[in-house]
Amino acid sequence: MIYCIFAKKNMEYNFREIQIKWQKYWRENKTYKVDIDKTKPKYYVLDMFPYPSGAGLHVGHPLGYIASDIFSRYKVHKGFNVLHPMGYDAFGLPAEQYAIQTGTHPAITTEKNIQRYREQLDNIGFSYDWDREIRTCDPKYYKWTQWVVIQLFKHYYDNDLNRANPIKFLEEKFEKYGSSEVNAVHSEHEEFTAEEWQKMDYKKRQEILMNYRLMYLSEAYVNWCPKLGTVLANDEVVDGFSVRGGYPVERKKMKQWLLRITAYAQRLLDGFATIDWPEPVVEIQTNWIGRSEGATIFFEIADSNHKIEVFTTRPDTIYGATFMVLAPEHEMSLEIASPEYRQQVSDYIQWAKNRSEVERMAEKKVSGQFTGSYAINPFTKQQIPIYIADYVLIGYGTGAIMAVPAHDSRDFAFARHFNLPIIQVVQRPNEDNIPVEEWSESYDSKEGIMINSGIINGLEVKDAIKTIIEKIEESEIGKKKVNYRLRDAIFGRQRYWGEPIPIYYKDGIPHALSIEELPLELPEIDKFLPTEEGEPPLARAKNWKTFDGYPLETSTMPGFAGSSGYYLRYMDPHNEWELVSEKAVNYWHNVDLYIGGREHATGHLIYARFWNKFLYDLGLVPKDEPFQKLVNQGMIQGRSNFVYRITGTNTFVSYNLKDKYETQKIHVDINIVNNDILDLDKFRKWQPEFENAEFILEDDGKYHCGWEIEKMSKSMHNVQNPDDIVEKYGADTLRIYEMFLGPIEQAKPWDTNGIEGAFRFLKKFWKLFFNNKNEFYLSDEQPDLNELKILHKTIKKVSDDIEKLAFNTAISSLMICVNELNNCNKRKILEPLCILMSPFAPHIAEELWHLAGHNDSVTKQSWPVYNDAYTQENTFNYPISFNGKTRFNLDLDINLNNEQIKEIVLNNENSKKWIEGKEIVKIIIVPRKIVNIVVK
RNA sequence: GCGGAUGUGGCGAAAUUGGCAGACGCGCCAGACUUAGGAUCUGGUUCCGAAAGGAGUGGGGGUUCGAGUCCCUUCAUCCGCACCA
Repeated sequence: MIYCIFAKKNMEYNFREIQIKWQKYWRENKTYKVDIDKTKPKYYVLDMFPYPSGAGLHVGHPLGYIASDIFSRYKVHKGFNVLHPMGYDAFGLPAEQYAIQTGTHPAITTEKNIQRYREQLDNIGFSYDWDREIRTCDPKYYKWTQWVVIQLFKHYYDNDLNRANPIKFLEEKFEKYGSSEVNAVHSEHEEFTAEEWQKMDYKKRQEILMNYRLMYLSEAYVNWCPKLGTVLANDEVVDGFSVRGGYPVERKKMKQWLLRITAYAQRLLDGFATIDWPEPVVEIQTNWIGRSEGATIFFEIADSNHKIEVFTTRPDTIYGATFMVLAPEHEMSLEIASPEYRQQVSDYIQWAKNRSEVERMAEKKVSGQFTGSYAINPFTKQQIPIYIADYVLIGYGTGAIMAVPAHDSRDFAFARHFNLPIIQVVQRPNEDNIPVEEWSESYDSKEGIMINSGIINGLEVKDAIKTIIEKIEESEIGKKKVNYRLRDAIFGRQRYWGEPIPIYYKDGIPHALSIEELPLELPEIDKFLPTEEGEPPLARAKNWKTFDGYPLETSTMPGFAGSSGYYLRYMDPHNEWELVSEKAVNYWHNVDLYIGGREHATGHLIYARFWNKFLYDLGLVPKDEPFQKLVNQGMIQGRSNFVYRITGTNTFVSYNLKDKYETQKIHVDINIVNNDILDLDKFRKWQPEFENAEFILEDDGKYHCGWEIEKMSKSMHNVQNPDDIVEKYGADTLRIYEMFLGPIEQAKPWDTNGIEGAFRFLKKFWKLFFNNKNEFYLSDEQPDLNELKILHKTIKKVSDDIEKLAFNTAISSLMICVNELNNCNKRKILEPLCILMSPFAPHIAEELWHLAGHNDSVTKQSWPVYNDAYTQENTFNYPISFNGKTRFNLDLDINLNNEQIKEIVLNNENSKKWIEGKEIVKIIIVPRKIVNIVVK
């Protein structure tokens, strides 16, 4: 082969040239294109696709992408057929808010941002198969989002089958048996017989079916954000403010589309057993789903036919229930109020209603109102007063509680405030019998023995719960019940830039569009605002009707709709006839490795699981869980720099001298600071107010800046753009450095100071392939044992570490390898090393691979095979310790037995010093680990 | 309040099952080569101590021949949920 040796002069590591050359080569040769290949095992590596925001990527964004890219490339080397796609979550509020302000169509903003993202991503050299790119705002894509939504509309959840089932089967059951034979998840329940069903008109039947559909319309309390003009799902609201924009959110009763995700609550919990997810995410989702076991119990109301149902997890404490509380929004609140209290009750309800979430959270003062009515405790038969209070939430359980002040802290506070009786029913273990009147807090624990509790006296709490539930069910005053905190997800948004909901109204009754009418494309409108009548923006569209003239739904879908099933679409992105073909989904199954941020734990990651389980029920996907292994990359924090202005002057004092003055700490742009040394000229030019700045420098004549770790943000002037790093050091350096920073899951600060190390490493690696005349040179000489040992040690460590996603230590072992190889230029060592480097630094690896005389891509080479024959040692360097402290080391043959080791160690010169004048108590020898001599 | 995670040099960090604490990199110090160094190379770099040696993984206690790792306790920081009956 002639092209083995290139005698080019001055073969410096020119990363810019190399980068452009190979990115072009990969693009033109479609190096990363992937198709179904049954001769190879599949592997699916997915990144959470980005929302293309106007700000572009900062160095934190690619962290997960680099990790997944390394893993994908590694899997390819290992012989897997790897699906590694990328796309854009392109519907969303920011582009629409921008449209409202500027009139620019969100589609234009989004397209522009996508271009920018693509450029930035391309710069880093990812191995995505771009032929599979998807965008959630593309009608060809959202056709299938709409299609799934229609399926949700057309299915209900059957508790007997424990899966989704077509709604027509529900109709058949109603037709034949009425409601009695149906065990399904529903919102409002209505009992009827088959005859009654048969007599109902179409509209009535549809109303009933709506209570069962998995996408359903319901009058419910929702999070309403007036500023955004839309409702929001629970995960889109934090502390009473919208996540997007940070505007206040109110509660409002509205008719809304919802997804019946609660039907899947138990399966969402059960699924954790089959997937490999980080513990914290499982924990967060488990809390969000919030399963609790207890009972619902009916309380009769004195002098009335009404009954009120409460939910409790502590039915054992029912003998201590001394009052009852209803949520203000409870349908019975006003109804049960006695005439003399009606006005006050009504006032309280009004007051509670007008209180914002924020107010409610800020002040936790006890408030409530007596209704004048009494309930009857079914066990004590005592009359207990009924209150309304806003500490009871309408959205949880039944919106009513039996209050047991002795054993619930909130009830306790309420009872003290309103002077209500407190009866202790659980005896603390080892109690010193303080009378209840003297308690300063309730006793909420489930440890103890029941007292004052009639039939369950003397039982342990656990047994008492079991016994009392049996009793409750026997006397038909209630039943065992599992409750979930998870709420159904509000699915409509009164906004423009989202998928239109494929529903039309015929005589006010919602119907789904047929598949032929999909996609229902987003119409053009004159303004991106609600109509004067307060209708959502889509109501502005001309002819927002079906072909036969029926009005279409004007709400659009929320952000999570498009991202809930996108991983399926990558498997078969151009299929016009199906969401995904059977062939594709039966080959790719589900995502093997999913990398993304933890902030999606209660949003996307739960919706996607629900979505997938639903499709699984329909038989469309073979796996019940979408993401087999999940990894959360940690956040990259910013490293801010500061200058110190002497108060009231324009003089700035260096960090180590600042304590001598009274100073103001000011953020300074990290781009005019190098290794914490401020560039004075650039600083003067940075902002007009600093033009005439004076400096007090340190002894070295430099201005040292202070620094702090903060969130990366524009206002802190600490945003690091990946493009700048790529420009200055190259993509490979960026990739290596980001991975070398620390464990992938851990949050870590970005520190540009360290990047030189990664750059130097690549330069050193490059130099291995060149002789001292700077000519590319590989020797065909046989490697010696030491060189083989270095190589194979590295193969083992790098492979093991990549499998564990421990990229930081993998790189560290590559660094050690390059350091140890020193001037070795043997092909049999450097070519395998080049392949080991390729996932991390693909550009430089590809260049060197081709310089070495190959015509094919390094990315397609098989991973070097580890041979432990090369790493075998016949001696082990034992640490010899006395009383647990290592004093010296000794090379010993690994085949020696403990007796022999003991003999050698005790006779060693060095040992004498530590043994002399002391008694040897014990000698511990752990082969291939340590020798420890205990002396006294 | 409840739940979770994390505490190791000046900095980012490493350390199979308990077995040489600080690998690797940054920074710093010294030297070499240089007109120059913000290039490159060599050596050093946990702290105290001249050395011998001693101390040391947030603090205190325990188990063990031996603890960053296991147990108890305590403190700090970060994150999630938050009137969920």
